[in-house]
Amino acid sequence: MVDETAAMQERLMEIFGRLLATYGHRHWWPAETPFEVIVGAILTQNTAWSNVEKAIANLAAAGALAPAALAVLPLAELERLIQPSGYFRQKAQRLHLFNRMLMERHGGSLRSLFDAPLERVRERLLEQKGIGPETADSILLYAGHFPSFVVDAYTLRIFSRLGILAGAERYPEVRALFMNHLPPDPALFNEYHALIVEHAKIRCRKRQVRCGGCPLAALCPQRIGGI
DNA sequence: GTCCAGGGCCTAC
DNA sequence: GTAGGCCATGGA
Repeated sequence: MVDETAAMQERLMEIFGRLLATYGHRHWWPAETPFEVIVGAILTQNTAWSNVEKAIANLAAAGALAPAALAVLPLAELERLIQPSGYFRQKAQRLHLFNRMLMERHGGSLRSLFDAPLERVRERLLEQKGIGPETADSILLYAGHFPSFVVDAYTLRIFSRLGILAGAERYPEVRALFMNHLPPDPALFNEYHALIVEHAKIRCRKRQVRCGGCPLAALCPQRIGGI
């Protein structure tokens, strides 16, 4: 059991090393402030980041990228500003609900929201409508700098192909795999998730899979897409 | 025209 | 508890 754990730790760090050597530091999350990270995390749900950038730019131009300013923005106006990011009615509602919680329970202070142990803050976030596990972990890691590993569809896809996951695991199991085998280092978790996304975008998309020259090819038992 | 992207909620079996 | 539908835009 101990050896098994040590072996997995080594595998995960080996993969991380290869990804980092190939793609370099990703400098995530692309945002000016922690509040902007949260806004982006909600807006990017099932949405290409290029679309989110347009919505964020609109919000910035309207001076609405701060809790107090967002609080006085009419819902219809918020919908209009974030329209390019898609699902704009749902997302406007989610942003409003989150911001209301932040204003009413924490006086608009993220420092106050984050002033608790990791799992307690995570529960607070998951109580919010529209914030599921991936969004919560993104907020915890990239806005709160908590060592909370972010899992996404790419993570499951890539680590299944590497034979580390079976492919049927649920979010909590995948998160636990990384958190139980890596040191609780926010900088490491930050870079690891960002590298997984970068790798997926370039080589391991849903259909278009390019295994030739893949930095993980030597670790991959089944090369899909015929090299 | 079709597929998909840095998900999550709700409803029906 | 889980599969399926829904939400919406823009680039490939």
